[in-house]
Amino acid sequence: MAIDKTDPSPQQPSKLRWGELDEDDGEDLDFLLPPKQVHGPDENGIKRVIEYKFNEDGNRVKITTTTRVRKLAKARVSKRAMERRGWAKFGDAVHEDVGSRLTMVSTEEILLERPRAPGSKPEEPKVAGDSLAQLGKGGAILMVCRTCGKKGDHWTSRCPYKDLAPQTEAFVDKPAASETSAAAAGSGKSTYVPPSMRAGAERTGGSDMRRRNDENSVRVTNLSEDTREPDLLELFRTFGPVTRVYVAIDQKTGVSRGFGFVNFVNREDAQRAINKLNGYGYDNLILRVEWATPRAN
DNA sequence: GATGAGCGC
Repeated sequence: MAIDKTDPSPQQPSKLRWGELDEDDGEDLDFLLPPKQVHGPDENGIKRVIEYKFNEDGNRVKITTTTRVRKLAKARVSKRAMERRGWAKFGDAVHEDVGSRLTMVSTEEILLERPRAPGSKPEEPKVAGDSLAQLGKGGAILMVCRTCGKKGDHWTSRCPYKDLAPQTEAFVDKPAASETSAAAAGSGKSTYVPPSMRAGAERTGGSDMRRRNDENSVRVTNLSEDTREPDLLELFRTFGPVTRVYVAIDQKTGVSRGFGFVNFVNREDAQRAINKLNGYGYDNLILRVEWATPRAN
């Protein structure tokens, strides 16, 4: 820091009565002084500030403050970060001094996309056309049912179709037919009755109550190589609950063989999917969607 | 153009 006495500029004393300076000691007369000048920092980090003040004798003095900035930063900040400092500023920061602030709070308006308006009901997949139109628009939906794949409607444990999912042996603890009503009446330790044992439940007759979901199977051909099962699910879910998707993969090469299958809970949904998606352009190809002939076995 | 996997008593 250096303090130079400079002569007051010739014009100023005419307006300024120097005698008053003593009386008004401490009064803010700084507006009479030339504005503060800031030079740099230059490429060596040297910053020079020139300001003018009145000293106690009422004389104008020039104060030059020379500081070296970024010396510490230079040692710590990576080369890449230093490069970034040279980038042109944009947005609200356009008018900021270079190097005056490293970060700033943005007041710019940023629009966020929401999957749907807050508080509104999730889209019903009833109208296939509308749902299809929304395909690919994306949007994060956190609640996804692992049984039927439906998003934003219910959790896996509440799935209305969970009975169709393969059950673990441990939970298919079925009482003998005569005990069923007693258990249901609550006289036993448990009042729980497996769905397959409830009144009105479809009897499959066999000892294995787990249903094979090969019903309502739809064959999809002319798929592009990079269409995977999740893609098919996305495409077909809009018509109704899907029990299974499968894409045939070449075991040797691991690439898709260009066809797959989608099984629906409801036959009508499968039919609607066929009507709507057969001939539907997907990934530059025209899909073929038909009823599948039952698997040989 | 094309019709899916697999445990092995």
